[in-house]
Amino acid sequence: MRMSKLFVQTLREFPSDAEVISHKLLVRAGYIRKLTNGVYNYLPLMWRVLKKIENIVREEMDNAGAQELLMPFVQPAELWHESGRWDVYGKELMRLKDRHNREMCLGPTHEEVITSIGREGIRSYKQLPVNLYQIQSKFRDEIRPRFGLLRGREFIMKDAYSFDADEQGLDKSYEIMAKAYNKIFERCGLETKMVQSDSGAIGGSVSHEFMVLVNEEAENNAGENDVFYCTKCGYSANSNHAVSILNPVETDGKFETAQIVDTPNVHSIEGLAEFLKVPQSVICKCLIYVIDGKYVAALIRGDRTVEETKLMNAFQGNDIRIARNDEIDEIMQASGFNAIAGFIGPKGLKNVEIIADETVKELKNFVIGINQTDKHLIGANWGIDVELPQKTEDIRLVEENDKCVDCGAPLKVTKGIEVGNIFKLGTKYSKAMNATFTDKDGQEKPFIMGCYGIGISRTAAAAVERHHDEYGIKWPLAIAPYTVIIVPVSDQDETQMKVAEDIYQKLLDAKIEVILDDRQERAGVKLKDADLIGIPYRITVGKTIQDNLVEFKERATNNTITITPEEAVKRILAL
RNA sequence: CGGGAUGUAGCGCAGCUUGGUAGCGCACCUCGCUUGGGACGAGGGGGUCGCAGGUUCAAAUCCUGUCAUCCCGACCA
Repeated sequence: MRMSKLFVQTLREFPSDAEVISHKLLVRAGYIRKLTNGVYNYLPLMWRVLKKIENIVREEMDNAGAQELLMPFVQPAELWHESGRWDVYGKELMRLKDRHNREMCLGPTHEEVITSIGREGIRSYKQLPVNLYQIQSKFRDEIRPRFGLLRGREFIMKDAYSFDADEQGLDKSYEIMAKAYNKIFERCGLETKMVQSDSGAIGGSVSHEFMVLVNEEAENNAGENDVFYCTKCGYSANSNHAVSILNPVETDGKFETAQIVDTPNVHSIEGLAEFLKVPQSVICKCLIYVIDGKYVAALIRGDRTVEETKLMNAFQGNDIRIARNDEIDEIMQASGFNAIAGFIGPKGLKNVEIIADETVKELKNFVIGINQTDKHLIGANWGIDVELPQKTEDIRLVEENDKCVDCGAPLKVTKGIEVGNIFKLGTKYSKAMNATFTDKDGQEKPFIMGCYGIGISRTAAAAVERHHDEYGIKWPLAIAPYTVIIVPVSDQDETQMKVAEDIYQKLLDAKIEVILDDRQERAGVKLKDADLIGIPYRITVGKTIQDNLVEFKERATNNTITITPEEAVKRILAL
């Protein structure tokens, strides 16, 4: 490709609306342009990168025995009613009506459609297992799209779905996908960690996420997930799913008798601990949440944080948020109290479900709110002063240095970008949508299903997050838009141009993806652009061509060597 | 949806406080000059100042409304 003809506009400055480095660089280097909030044009360079990733995904999926197909982007509401998700998916599902007023939606994922395909096409266990996948644009009307390609509303995704006759079959399909995923990301030049995760709105039981770990030092951390991991045994999990063994702390408030004390204006745990001169760990915190419109009081030890996903899952909820002050007022009224937030306790609450984190069980002589503003109960004990809630579960957020449940070593935390995700769905969709096959014994059984996603466009952005420097992108070779760029320093020097053209022709003949920067620009512009765009190899033809020498630069390391044009061509061909 | 901010040329911004005929840098076009790290000179094109009302002799500037975008929280590939 001749640079003078390539459709790309690099910018001298970073766009002002970009926050993370991948977004800044992809816009500045001319890969993407925003069309509207969370929706981007993939310009020619970007499209080449995406196709590279897609092809790696295709090869590995095909090797793993999956078959590619393509499902519609627009889906009928009926299927979503069958699965029950029309009512629970929420506002991310972009709903629309056709001219006959029939309800449709833009596909955010394709479990419903694939299940309908499976139930029509698979009649016998003899056809199983089956794994079908597609690569396609998805649309999720995200509450807050941001970070460019890392969280768009429209994005490109590979989604695969497996059908098996039994659990063992699913385990095997799942295992095969996990292996394929590791290979895919490795080939894309991305180191990933497979971590346990919550299965969220898609449903099912077991799930893992593939995280690209990003270092904490980065000025704007694009990693939206906290990953806890054990350096000793390899345990790793998303914070929404991670579990731990707590380090011992003081859980006895040492108050000899239970009594109500004045705690004027002290409505934070920190303030309360300071005021009463006790550690936060002897206070029982009570937080009011709204889960699917119902009130829930969550009790947890004062020094710990509630993990909202765990809490929501404890009630099989779809939506969770902390209660507003007016909602707390409403609860207080209904229960015959009038306390404000900060003094709430579980005792005597009406129309509120109460759940306790496991951490509160061991509390003795502790401090707790009793629904009286500016007062707390100290020296409280379960069963005497306050009833221990029936429902106790692990609803806490793990913290760094908590101990690993598998081996006891301290856990570490890091940020991660989720580029892939695999789920064991089980029979959630096949049962709901009556998708069955006939098993060996002649029985009709629902498919045991799995689903497996890879964010193609997000993977590209994650690669930029991991591979860049102050000058621009450093694409891993396997997903770079072009392999090599030839830069003649002066377009007025006939020898330079002739050699550059010659190298270009040789590489073209060898089917190498090559750019010749034939623009009438000064050297500085061409060299800056080459670095910014991030082509893995650069051959610079300058004055030293008099001695039959060119500069050969590897962008990944920024190492340069001076060699003959013939040698440069040879090195590229040897890649 | 809650909290904060911003909308002026393709990109980055000034002008607004104190109303008076819309500016700067980059990019773009022409000519010259220049060619190893985003040169220089001369000339040129491009904007209903987000949109709609209002105040005023006069609005980018003041007022009201509205839309959009960005940042912080809940979502997720």
